[in-house]
Amino acid sequence: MAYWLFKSEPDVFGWDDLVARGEAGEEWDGVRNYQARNFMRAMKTGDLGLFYHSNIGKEAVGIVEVVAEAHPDSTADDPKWDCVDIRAVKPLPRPVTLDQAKQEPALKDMVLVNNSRLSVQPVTDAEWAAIRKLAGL
DNA sequence: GCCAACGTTGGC
DNA sequence: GCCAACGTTGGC
Repeated sequence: MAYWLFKSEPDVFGWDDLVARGEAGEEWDGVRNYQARNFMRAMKTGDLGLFYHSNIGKEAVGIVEVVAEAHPDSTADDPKWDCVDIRAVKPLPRPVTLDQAKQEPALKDMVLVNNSRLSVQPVTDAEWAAIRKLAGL
């Protein structure tokens, strides 16, 4: 089981929007970055991830689950772009802000802290545990 | 709204 | 194949 982080601007597509999709989830389309795409190709059904709000909030707000493995992005002209589907699992009791992550020694190497521009990122087991703790889970 | 960081593009 | 120019992202 691997852990990931999905970033989205909440005024474009936020946590509430994902929750509204229900069990079926949402195609995580629109990613046009090779690193992010490759991470999505590595995902397995049942993998969990953090849902992070960039720009507004700058905090991880919920847990998501991969419900469909990588498939062609229906919004892409070029077949080289793949994406997964994710659904909302549950909100974090206490959202974890970027500030908190920066101040937490266990998260100093987290991709989010060091390369905030990558829109789909891997999260290590240790980082996942640290985030859960900060989130009150 | 600004700007630094990063990835991509295209001319050579 | 290098690298300058450009566009985009996202924190501040």
